[in-house]
Amino acid sequence: MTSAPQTTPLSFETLGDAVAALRSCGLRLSSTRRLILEALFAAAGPASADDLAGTARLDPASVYRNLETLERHGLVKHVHFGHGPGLYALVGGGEREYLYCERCGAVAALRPERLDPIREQLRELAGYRARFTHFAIVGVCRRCAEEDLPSLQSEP
Amino acid sequence: MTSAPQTTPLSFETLGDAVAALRSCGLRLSSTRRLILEALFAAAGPASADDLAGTARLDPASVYRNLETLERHGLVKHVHFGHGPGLYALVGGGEREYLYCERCGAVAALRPERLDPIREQLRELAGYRARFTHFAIVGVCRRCAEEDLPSLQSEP
DNA sequence: TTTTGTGCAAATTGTTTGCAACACG
DNA sequence: CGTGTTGCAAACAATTTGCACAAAA
Repeated sequence: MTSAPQTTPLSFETLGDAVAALRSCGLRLSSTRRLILEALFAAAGPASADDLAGTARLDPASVYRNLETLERHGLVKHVHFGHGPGLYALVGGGEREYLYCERCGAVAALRPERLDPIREQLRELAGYRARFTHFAIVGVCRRCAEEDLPSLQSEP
Repeated sequence: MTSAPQTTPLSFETLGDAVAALRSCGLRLSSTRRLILEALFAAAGPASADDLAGTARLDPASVYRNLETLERHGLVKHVHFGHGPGLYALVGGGEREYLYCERCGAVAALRPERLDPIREQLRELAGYRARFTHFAIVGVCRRCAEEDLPSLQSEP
């Protein structure tokens, strides 16, 4: 077991835990870094670099650089929900895989185990071991599907 | 049945068919348009706008505009395999859903029916009706997985 | 004091838009 | 002829990079 990137325990519930994880990677805690972590904690879900830069009054370049560093060390992960910027989230308490509703924007964050049956079936079907961490699964959520099917009166 | 976009029959094997489909949408056949269709036919798989512009010696702006038009009329569809530009493919003989190997770049193009079991299971599991047409399913193909598991001697 | 991180400015990449000239039907 | 389509230049959005200076450890 080396102390290479991606080796951190990776489960924290508080800012303090995140800071500790950061330290244990040999990373410094700059004020910028702390602000980014705080903003990530405060965010309802995955947030874009620009959102973070905006709410924390920071230079986007610094934010991108930090997110890249944090991601390289496994403290943060980014996803894509569609077109538009990548969205970043803390990897506290384990990674997530996302389902994104392209109609209403609803997002479901699943622990990877929940998608293991899917992965298994996909492996049998096509021989690929899939991960849905970089691209969200895009589709239509139950509510939008129900609004849609019963009466197909109006089209956009 | 109106003659709105996305209503074309959508199945052609030759350039001629594509041109016919194009015409039946009320679109003109400019030389640029023909070159793009040819380039798409010639391409091994989905190609970026820049690739197409390059091989056909066309202005990227025109290529993007055409691809957008063609996509709006259902003759073309674009996917993302990872970071980098969107990749465009003719929708002849039916749409495809892609599996992309993040290790070696291998691409499997599946007819949507093949992923219906996955979709079904996903619907039961999370209530989402998924489509894998905009984002490819990213993972590791069988061959790369085999190279990987047996002996984990060397890491990048 | 050495190394790592910072803001700022500029470069890059992928894509879109405005516009006058042009060409398909 | 008239509308749709072109190339070119410029705008744009997301992200990356170079650099001199600031601040963790």
